[in-house]
Amino acid sequence: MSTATGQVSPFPTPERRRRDRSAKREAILDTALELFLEQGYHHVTLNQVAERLHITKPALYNYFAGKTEILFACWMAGFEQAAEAIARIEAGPGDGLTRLRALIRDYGLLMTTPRGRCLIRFDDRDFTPEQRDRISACKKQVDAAFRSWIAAGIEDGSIRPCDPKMAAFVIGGALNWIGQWHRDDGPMSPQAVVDDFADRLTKGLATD
Amino acid sequence: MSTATGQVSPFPTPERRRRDRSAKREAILDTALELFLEQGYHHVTLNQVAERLHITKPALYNYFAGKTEILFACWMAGFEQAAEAIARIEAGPGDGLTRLRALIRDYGLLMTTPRGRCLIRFDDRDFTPEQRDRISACKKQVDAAFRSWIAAGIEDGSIRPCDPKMAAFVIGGALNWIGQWHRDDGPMSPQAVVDDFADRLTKGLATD
DNA sequence: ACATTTGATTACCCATGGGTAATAAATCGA
DNA sequence: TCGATTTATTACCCATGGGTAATCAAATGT
Repeated sequence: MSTATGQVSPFPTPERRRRDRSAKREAILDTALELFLEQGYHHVTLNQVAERLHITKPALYNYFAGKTEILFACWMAGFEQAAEAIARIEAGPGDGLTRLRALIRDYGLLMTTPRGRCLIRFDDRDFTPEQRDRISACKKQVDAAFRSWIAAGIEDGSIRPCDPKMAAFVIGGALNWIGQWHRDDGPMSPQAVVDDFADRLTKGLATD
Repeated sequence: MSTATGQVSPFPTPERRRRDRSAKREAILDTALELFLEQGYHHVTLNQVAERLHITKPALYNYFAGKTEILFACWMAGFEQAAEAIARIEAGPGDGLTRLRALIRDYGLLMTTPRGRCLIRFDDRDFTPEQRDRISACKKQVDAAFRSWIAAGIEDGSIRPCDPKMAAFVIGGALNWIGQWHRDDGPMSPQAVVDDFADRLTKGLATD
């Protein structure tokens, strides 16, 4: 990887080449996502994406099969973040209420980032039917996490008995909405928003 | 308007003609809205809209200046419903909490109808800058109604002191989200949903 | 050195769909 | 009855933008 003088070798190893390629894919993804969120999917041309990366449109096809593939990859990148948060909380300690609050904070924070925003700002109908099916399954996973920890909280006594499904709709709706109104240049820091939301959304649920 | 025999005259008055024209405009609006919600704005062609009305595309231009005008008119029709609900509640009796609950119910019900759904399912970036400005002003009105009645409730003692802005974000988000998940052929009636939501969303706010 | 693979470019294709004449038919007012 | 207006139709135009073919250059590895 580097010579004795500390310089990076100009002859990259196969490993390095794989990383380069992957980095380029990520760069395309981030640029496209940025544009999609700025202007809306249908107003973004692949020429724009390429231009912002200082390449030309056909070069994109070395990394993605088409425009919808890019859109789908963006969405999946966002979902991975959510899935990681869920797995992390699942693996950690705490009763139902504690876990629910943690998820509200993590998911809410995600909604203030481009990766998270695309989960709800993209229109389902812009995906192919196959992509839609996979996305639908992913959404179910997230919803299931909310519901299961609410149910767990009722079970362990940390949450007052209620309908987990409806509670999850309220909480999910409030959180997803953050992706619509929150501005990075606004007066409220993401952390302040989600702390407030975690309190507010569990106030009516907690048993204490 | 009609003869002594009860038959409608085949010679419509100017008044009748104006009504006919207006009815046609409405028909275009309803059909377009239906298609926009089914397939998404960018996947709907004006030919489709025309076809469903048994006319041809250029005929639409007798009633609307273009595709975005139709989209805008749909949005405004939805907003009028919201504005009416707000005015009705404003004119009626009740303290802050009562009015807030009434708005939650009415706005939530609206979100289960096509007219209401378009308020949040349409993408702002598909409108012209001028249209966007007007829409932005309308949205502010709705948000202001939520905030003002929360503030009024705090003032009159029916609602516990809190930040009306954040409370309105939570409530608005949960309600807008209804437009995304509620299906008419689903298990929950619109009325059942909003009754549940009205309770749930004011449980943490009420002083009692 | 040299054939091979990879990655990028230029130049092009072409379906789509919003929008516009030019025109015809129905309706109106007088 | 007859010109004027309204409303609809047929036949187009054409900018847009996703996607492809042919080609070129550069790194690869044997």
